[in-house]
Amino acid sequence: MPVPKGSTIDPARTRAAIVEAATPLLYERGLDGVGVAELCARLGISKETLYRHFGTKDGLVEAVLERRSERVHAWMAAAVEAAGPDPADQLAAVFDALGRWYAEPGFRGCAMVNAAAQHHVDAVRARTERHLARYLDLFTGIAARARAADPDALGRQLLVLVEGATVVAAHHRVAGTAEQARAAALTLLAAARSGT
Amino acid sequence: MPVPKGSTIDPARTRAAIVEAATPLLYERGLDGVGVAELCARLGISKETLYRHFGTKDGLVEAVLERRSERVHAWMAAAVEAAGPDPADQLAAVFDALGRWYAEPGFRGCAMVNAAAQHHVDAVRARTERHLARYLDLFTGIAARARAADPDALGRQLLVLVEGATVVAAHHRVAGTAEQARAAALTLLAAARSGT
DNA sequence: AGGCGGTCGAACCGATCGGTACTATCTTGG
DNA sequence: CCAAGATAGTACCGATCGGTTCGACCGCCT
Repeated sequence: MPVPKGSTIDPARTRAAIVEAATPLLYERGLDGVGVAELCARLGISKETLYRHFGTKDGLVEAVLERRSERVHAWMAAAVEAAGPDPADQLAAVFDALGRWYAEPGFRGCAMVNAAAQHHVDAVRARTERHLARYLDLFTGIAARARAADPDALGRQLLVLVEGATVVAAHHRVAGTAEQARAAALTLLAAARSGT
Repeated sequence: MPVPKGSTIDPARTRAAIVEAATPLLYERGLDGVGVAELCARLGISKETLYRHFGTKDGLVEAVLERRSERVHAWMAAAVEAAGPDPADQLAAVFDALGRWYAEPGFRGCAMVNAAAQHHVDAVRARTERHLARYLDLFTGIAARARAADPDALGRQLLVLVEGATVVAAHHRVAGTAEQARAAALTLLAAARSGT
């Protein structure tokens, strides 16, 4: 997965390309599972380039996780938006998107949660917390638009379903996790609407 | 956390003591976050002793995870049993127990799931899968005793809730996760009973 | 009493780690 | 066309990794 050699001397573009190319490697093998030497070899760049752009391996990790968090959030927000205005449709779309993700070959769970479990660096844990908080905002918003009795509580329950489904899909490989989580989400939504 | 020096020459007891003492260290710092040298120093044993009993660091990790899995399963089964015969009470007891766990100072999420996220060794991933399967059996049993329309589906939904609550509690530190997951579980149980 | 085996403590091993230094090459802006 | 800067490639650094070996104890069993 070499970094394309377009326009040398465009620091931002080079940096972005490195982040993009390093992401799948670090995701599939683990943050500490691939060394800097191998990383650079796979990326087709020299260690000096990497260290000039990121200063530290942790710097690269930070950049990769930040980018990943943004991308995931945009992907999920897009799925919600494409589902139309109905909160139930939006929830269903979330879990359908998750189901497609779980079925991908390289799926290994939530990158942010995995990173926090692996890498005991405060910045990584803080970023994971922010990542979950953004997820929570999205679900709380859906809950509020659905006129749930307690949007915050329902939002948290939906967050638990999403992260739980991801963990179960990653570590207990039996198909159907996303569909069952989807059904659970819709049940909770209906119950919260009827004022329970 | 030194290994007590009781009765030398009792291989099984020594081995068990090492496993017991190593468990919290590996849980809190990560499987790869503490080296063999430091591990032995903290345990008050020599590397030779460790390697005679476990052959490999991975051997110790395996033993620790196996013991941990057994202990967790027994703990949760006991919580269920102590709750009496009513499935709803049993479910409530599960999430109450989880809530107490989340509030403990050293809580860092599900050790098995963390291990699988950190350590890319097949044996570890396989053990995590078995661990989740045992959890699933417990919840499917509760669902069946509750006369749920589809006990397998409800069991999986409950597993998702449990693992999701654990992940969220570990990485998004806001109190109340266990209580909200408990409410969600009871809602799902009620819905599955009424035949939805 | 004596030997055997579990144990400690420390030295030691090769491999790999993250990170640095240096040279040669290449692209780009002036 | 040339100087400046980005890059690849490679050698290298000290530290740490998992794992081995050895000598000296010391509790247990016969």
